[in-house]
Amino acid sequence: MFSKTCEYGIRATIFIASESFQNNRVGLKDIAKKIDSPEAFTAKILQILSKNNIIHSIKGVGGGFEIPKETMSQIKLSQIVTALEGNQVFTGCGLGLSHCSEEHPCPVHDKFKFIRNELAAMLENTNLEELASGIKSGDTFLRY
Amino acid sequence: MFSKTCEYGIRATIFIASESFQNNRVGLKDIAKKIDSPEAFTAKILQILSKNNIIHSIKGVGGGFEIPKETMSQIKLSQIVTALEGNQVFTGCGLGLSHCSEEHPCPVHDKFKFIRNELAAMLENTNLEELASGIKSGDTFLRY
DNA sequence: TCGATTCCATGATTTTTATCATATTTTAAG
DNA sequence: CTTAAAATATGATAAAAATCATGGAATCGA
Repeated sequence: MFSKTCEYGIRATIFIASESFQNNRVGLKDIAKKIDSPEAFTAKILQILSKNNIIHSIKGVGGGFEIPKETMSQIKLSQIVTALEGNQVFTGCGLGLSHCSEEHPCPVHDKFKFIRNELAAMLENTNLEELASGIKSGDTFLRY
Repeated sequence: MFSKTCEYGIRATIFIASESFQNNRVGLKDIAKKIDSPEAFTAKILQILSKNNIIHSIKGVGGGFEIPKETMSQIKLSQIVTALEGNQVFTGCGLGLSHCSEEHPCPVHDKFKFIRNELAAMLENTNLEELASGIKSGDTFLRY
């Protein structure tokens, strides 16, 4: 469904958010360990997220990544996905046809549109706060 | 959403079906041209589909690919997807966690499950006959 | 039987994605 | 002001996906 980049990105963001909940700033090493992802690759992803103002980075000793509590409820999954893989998943044709459109639909256009809209709505309506609180309460998990 | 393999595979199958509607057997060259796909790559895909009894192949002069009219309504999109990319799309965790399950869910487990089920249902309920007839009637298109 | 046409099998190459490595910049602390 | 701990930037490598190429096997018509 999603690329590794996106999977790691979402996992990392949720982890950072769950730590920021209790005012914990977390570093790259810790993040990679906790979400079980390759460190250097994760670093690249975090940079992109940082540039897109989804997470906040602090350099230097005692630095790390965090997400201000106030913004947490306003960051949606859709923003993470868009930052990491563009909006192809929201707009692209299910069969990969570049000229597929409402007026010139592919055979599965309508059926795919429905699914895509559901997916888009889900990503749009899911914010970081609820995901992080699931982790905190122990109802959901990012690893073993 | 899907791999190129799957996109080409679905497009090719629909095209073969639409031709089989009027008892036309079609060859590799023609298929690749009509669905705008790389010929050799398409050949490999067709072989897989053939082995999975989704399409029927005939070797030799005048040979090609076809789909018996009788079976057309019974071949579902889900079969094509499963043959070409396995059932990861139906069962895999949205965040790529191998240990994600109902009892040990990832943060987006339920939300993704809903989408995946919708997708699975759509693929399960869409058969080749309806897709091919859309092409035939000129309501839908596989290319310009 | 022979030759042309077509699918089939397999492996090589290219492109994309994922991963790794190294050097740089920033910053807190002593 | 120096040092160590962090993020950042950039490029190299590895793995996977997509594409290409080549020879083989089956089938039909002459």
